Amino acid sequence: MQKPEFKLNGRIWIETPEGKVLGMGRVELLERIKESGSIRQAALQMKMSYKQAWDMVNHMNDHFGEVLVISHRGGKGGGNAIVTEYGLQVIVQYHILQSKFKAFLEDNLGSVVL
Amino acid sequence: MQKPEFKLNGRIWIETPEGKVLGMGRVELLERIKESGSIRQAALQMKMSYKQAWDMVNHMNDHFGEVLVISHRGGKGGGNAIVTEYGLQVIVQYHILQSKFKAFLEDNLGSVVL
DNA sequence: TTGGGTTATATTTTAATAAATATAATGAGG
DNA sequence: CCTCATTATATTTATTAAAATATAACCCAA
Repeated sequence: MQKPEFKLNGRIWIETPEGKVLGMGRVELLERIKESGSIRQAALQMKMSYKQAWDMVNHMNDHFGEVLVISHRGGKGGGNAIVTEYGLQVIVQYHILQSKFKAFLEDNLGSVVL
Repeated sequence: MQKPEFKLNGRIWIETPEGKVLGMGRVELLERIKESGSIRQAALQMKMSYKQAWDMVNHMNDHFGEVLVISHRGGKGGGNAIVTEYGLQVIVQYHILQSKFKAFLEDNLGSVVL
């Protein structure tokens, strides 16, 4: 077999003593909730079930010491969800980390000589 | 709820266009095969099934352009497995990357202020 | 006051993973 | 030539995880 092209990849996340609380997927979910104002719409866009999305939101609200999403049911449009100021900060922080990590991966790609 | 202690964590791995080929678990497996000279013993030590371990070895041998483990069946002790010179290089390379990544995580831990 | 679309939750069903079990094939050594 | 521990592989069973389905609560607006 011919030598394939190797590349370095990885994932980073934020955790508490109780486990993982934030990764790529959840950040994207937060962003889509922010855009659409709806957990359901965000879930549809990401091709996940509403339950899955809701569980994620619920888990985040439960494990950061502060809520990231506030939701309401009923009313105009059936209900809605908004990302709090804190939630917005979390998104920004993650992106900063993520871009540093991206740089790390690129910097070390060259040292993968196998 | 009180603010928990956040920490940054993550994983890195090496992949080819066909997908992931090497991560923590596989490196540890290689090391234990190297030490014990046996896929089975390595699997037992890591509390995984022989099948799982063998599949990993097989997958690595199939996807790096060069074998990392050579195994024999029958004979003294029933058979054995050895890590090739190339496999040893792969282990070393991964550890270098891993220690750099560890440093990255520590360097950026401070910027996780949530 | 009722229709509509969403949040919230429980339950059931299905699919994917992992674990367990079984069985050849192998070859040095007694 | 038979035993033994291991490699190699297939098959079955059990466990988990995901997906699908169902239903209730909710409240603005028509």
